[in-house]
Amino acid sequence: MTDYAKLLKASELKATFQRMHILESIDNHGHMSIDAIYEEVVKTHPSLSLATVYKNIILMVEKGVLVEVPITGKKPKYELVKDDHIHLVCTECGEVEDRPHNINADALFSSMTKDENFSLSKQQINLYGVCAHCQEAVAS
Amino acid sequence: MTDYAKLLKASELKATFQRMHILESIDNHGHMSIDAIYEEVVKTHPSLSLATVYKNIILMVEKGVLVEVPITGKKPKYELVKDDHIHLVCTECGEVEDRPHNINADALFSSMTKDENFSLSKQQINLYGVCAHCQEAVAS
DNA sequence: CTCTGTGCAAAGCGTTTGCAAACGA
DNA sequence: TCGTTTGCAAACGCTTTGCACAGAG
Repeated sequence: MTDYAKLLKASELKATFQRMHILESIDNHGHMSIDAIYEEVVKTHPSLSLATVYKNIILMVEKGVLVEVPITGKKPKYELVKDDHIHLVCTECGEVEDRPHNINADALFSSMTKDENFSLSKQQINLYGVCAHCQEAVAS
Repeated sequence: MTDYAKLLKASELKATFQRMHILESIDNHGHMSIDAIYEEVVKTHPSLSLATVYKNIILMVEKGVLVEVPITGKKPKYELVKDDHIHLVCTECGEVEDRPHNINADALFSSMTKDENFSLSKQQINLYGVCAHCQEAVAS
């Protein structure tokens, strides 16, 4: 289990219950929208305000604790900063799956950086498609 | 030059002046936000309504004439449907550059499709990083 | 001529803001 | 205790909607 308090203090943020629960919620689900975070955390912390969630998400993205994952036609989701990985974003259900960087992605990465003079951010490689679950749903 | 009227009729949409100008504007710039489209088209067509731009963008995305390109922390941009390519999205200025699919990307693509059971949409491979122009600006 | 598309203005909503009270360190 | 954070409620601004008129086919 991750120590959210340390994570926050490392970024000069006070470890409030609200922030701890927001981080825990995101960590458990992988990727969450602001609405979903609020709805989950408010269950165990009924006095929580939506405005507090907004303020903290914005703050934690600025501080580099969270990363925003934009999603075509939908609201963005947020995840904890973690080791480099690729996002597979389902255009049907909006779910985001993580995949490790593989050899091909690394080759793509270095070719972009060196040949194209474009400094790629490792943690933001988002590929859009249809997940296995939604492929089944369409087939049925 | 593209025949926007044919493009529209092929999607069962009437070729109005508003739609023609919207498509022309996007085509000339490559990728544009709704605001930018409105501000450009309203110059030559002063009676244009912002609502009309919204309605048409939504419609043309549904009809497959346009593609939405989501951008971290910013409003989405729109482009004409075109041959497969990769988007390099600058996290500083928000500019989007197109790059052809190269060997590495194809390898990535097929590995995702076959090994991962994820049906990748070819036209939505968005890589986030810092463009050459913004790298210079930071260095100075 | 008919049906679709446009422009306007109002409504709707998600997001942001200001401030007094509560809280963490 | 002191500066930060929270919750509330109002304000904001982008987006959507309904409707009468204009325009494309």
